[in-house]
Amino acid sequence: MAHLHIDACPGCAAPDLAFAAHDHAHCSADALERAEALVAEKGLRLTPVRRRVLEILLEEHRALGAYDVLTRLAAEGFGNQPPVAYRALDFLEEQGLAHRIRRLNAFTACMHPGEAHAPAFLICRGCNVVAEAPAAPVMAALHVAAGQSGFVIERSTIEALGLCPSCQVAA
Amino acid sequence: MAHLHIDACPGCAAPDLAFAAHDHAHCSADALERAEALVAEKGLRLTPVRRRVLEILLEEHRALGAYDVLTRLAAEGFGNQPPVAYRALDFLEEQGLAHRIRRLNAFTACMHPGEAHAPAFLICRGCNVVAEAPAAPVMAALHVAAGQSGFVIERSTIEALGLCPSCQVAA
DNA sequence: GGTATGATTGTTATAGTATAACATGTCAAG
DNA sequence: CTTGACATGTTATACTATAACAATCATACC
Repeated sequence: MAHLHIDACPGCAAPDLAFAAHDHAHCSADALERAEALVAEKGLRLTPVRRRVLEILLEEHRALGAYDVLTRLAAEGFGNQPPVAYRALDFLEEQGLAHRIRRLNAFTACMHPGEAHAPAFLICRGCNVVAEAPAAPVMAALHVAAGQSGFVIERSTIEALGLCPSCQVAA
Repeated sequence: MAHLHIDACPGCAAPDLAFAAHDHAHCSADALERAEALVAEKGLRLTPVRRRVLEILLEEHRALGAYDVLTRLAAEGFGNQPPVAYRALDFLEEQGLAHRIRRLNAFTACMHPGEAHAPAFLICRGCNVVAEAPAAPVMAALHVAAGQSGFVIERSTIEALGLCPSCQVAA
């Protein structure tokens, strides 16, 4: 079994739990492990910078700007110029290990590396947490809407801004 | 009847026709007319800059960057600093007369001003045309997905990148 | 081992997008 | 005709992103 931990981790099994307390160490360790396997499988390299960027993104269920990541990298002895961060982030995104959140001009770690998915993102404006929501039905509806015009979708962006349960209470 | 032209105009009735040949003069004149009515109704002002920006956006079913708009404005004697463009664009967006296309960091005129809608956008990477697609089913699915986490959506971004019918043929 | 090759990272420079803050101007109500 | 609110003009700066080239590292092959 390749991903033996997955089913046991609430945070991994139910992405919406990004909003709730969960065993995040498990959550991120598992994602990292899967990322390594995936990259190896494809004959690519999870180099120190790339790995470190992924770790940084995995620290929290939030989105970080490229320059936030860069600052961290620079402090740790990696290059301190924008391309260093952007290249690592681009690599992670291409490999499905991170996602770009366009509404925030920022990046977040993928919590389901390897599973084919084009997720929808729920962005809480209260606590800034970003969660991946199951998007299959949304994508299906979008494909139908596009199909009516004969439009063929190649990539899509689905992001929702609002309030997570905790922040609704606080408000 | 407030919007007597609407039903008669293929381009207005079926937004997906942005991809096809249609009576665009009608299309844009109508949107402008409706915009004026809407703004007046709310006791707001469609000032020269704002009106001109809307006209510029209405020229084509494409998205323009703020700086593209600014260049046009400057050439016509309006201010030539970024805030001039951004303020007008922000106003139009707030009033539902224009939409921001986040994937492109650009803005496009709304083809259905006044109708409550949170549209999905179809962005053709061949001809750069941007069309509004009926998004009610997509939004519904998204609300369901969010609701499962107890997340309340306030605003959403739904954008699809791909190829329109004509560009599929060309490719 | 040595070396050719391609991938990765470092670095310089610059392009593109967006907003804060304040000054000036305009318009309508009183 | 003045006041107050809104709108525009302007200066300055912050934030996001990429092009282009140099240096380095890893791997496979001889």
